[in-house]
Amino acid sequence: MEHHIQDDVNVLIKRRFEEYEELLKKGVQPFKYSFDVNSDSADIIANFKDEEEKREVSVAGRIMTMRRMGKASFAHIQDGRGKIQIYLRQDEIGEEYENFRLYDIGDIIGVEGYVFRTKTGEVSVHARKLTLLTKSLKPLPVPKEVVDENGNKVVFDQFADKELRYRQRYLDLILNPSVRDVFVLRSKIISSMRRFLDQSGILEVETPVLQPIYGGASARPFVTHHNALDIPLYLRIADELYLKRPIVGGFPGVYEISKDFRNEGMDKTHNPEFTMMECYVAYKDYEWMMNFVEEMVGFIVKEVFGTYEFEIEGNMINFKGPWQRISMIEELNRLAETDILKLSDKELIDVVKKFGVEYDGKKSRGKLIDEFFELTVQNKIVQPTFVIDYPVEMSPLAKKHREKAGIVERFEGFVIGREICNAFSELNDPIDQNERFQEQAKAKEMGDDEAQIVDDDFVRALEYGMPPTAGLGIGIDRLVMLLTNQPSIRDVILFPTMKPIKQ
RNA sequence: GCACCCUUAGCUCAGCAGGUAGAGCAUCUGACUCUUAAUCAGCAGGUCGCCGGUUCGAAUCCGGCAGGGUGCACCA
Repeated sequence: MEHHIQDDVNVLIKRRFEEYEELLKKGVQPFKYSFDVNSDSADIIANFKDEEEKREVSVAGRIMTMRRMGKASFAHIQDGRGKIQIYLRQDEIGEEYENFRLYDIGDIIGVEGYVFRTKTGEVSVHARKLTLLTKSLKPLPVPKEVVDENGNKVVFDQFADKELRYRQRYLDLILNPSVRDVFVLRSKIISSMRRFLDQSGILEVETPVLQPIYGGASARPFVTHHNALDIPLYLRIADELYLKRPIVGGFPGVYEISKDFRNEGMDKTHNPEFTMMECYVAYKDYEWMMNFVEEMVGFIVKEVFGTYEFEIEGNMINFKGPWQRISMIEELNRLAETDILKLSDKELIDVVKKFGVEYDGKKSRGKLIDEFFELTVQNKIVQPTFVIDYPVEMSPLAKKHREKAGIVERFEGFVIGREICNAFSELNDPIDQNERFQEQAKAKEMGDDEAQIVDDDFVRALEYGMPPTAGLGIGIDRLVMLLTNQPSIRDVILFPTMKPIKQ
């Protein structure tokens, strides 16, 4: 659909277009090509000293407020690190002051001048030269800020409409500075994780997003079609089956940070595309991996936040290892006062019902134990904790415990009741793996559309022999949510999936 | 997928015993060379999400649709 901004009926937009045309008429190019900056808002404010000589600076940013008083004006511009006030006088910048009458909130300008402190105490830039860099043709929904008598910042007309914030994230980033902070932290968390993995000698690899056979998790996939080959291709739901192949091929350790796609419901903790880190290390088991996760999370937290201990949701959380380790099955047996693995289905149902699990007549044993665990143990976890000893019913992909019957070598890490990782001693017995695939195939025939597809090449790879391997998955979005205190996954994804608006 | 709630000026919101739309800010005109929600004076701005129904009359009541939010279900 063709859209011409000058056809917009809104008076504010019309007005801006008129300003744009008038500037053109006066020979002002409203969209410049570059501008040299030698400072920014945070730098100017941090390094200002009253007694020192006037410091000449060149800064650029978006006009956020304007206070015009005839022949002098104040404005705030916002750059990548904050805001700085600009002071303009007609007698000093002459003709450019006339042009400034055609500038608006939202325009991006370059300012050259010297730093000073105003009568009211604000460090500002006294402009000697003003340059329009980009004319903004749409009005910005700018909030008003004021500091009340108690020193608290009060925001009026905040840009708070969640739909608009997600659909037009660029506005959210301009208008809500805390949003920018979250995405800076997200980037730091990921780069810190990558640094840790690289330093550990684990190789970053890339595996296909488009896959003829999807696998590695129980989930429904997105399907697409390749025209030249005339075949369906699936967007990956997990990296697991591909990442284990290079381990078979001889790499001692591989990892990938990538988007996975699952064609399922959306809510506070689920977006159809999300970022996952998966890591596989040869000759290691889940015990080793627990230590590795402790170190990695500690490393990230220390690097990004400068401390191991900080507050999340009102709790002081200490990420310095070693983390507490608890046995799921021991905790549940203690609560149930019996060995739940030895109970019949009916006995198990009766026990978990006493702890508040609702039974609708069709939950599997694994699901019942999982809910029992969530209600009684998981929700009470505050400090970083590893839960180990999962029943085999709940973990079809993990290797059976070397000693304990009915248990697999698996752990999950929790903080404040929230899962932050999932890891196994990986199943590397091709016969066992093939049997589990065949069971999934049967479930698929029975109508379970989340059952996994048989991947013969993966089984073949295991038949050549995969060394003992520890595997780990960390949902990056959820880790970022936890560490940045964000309530919804949409607050840590720049462009969360949204339904398009029908015309 | 199910339930509940929301959608009024550019922004934030009021108006709902049904009587023909209102505030603050932003915009526009004018004044103002240290302001900071700048101030002062004046002007203007709306198919009340969309479609239909009830009614003499609907922003307001009813139904449907669209988009969004929250909770539940599904799912790591």
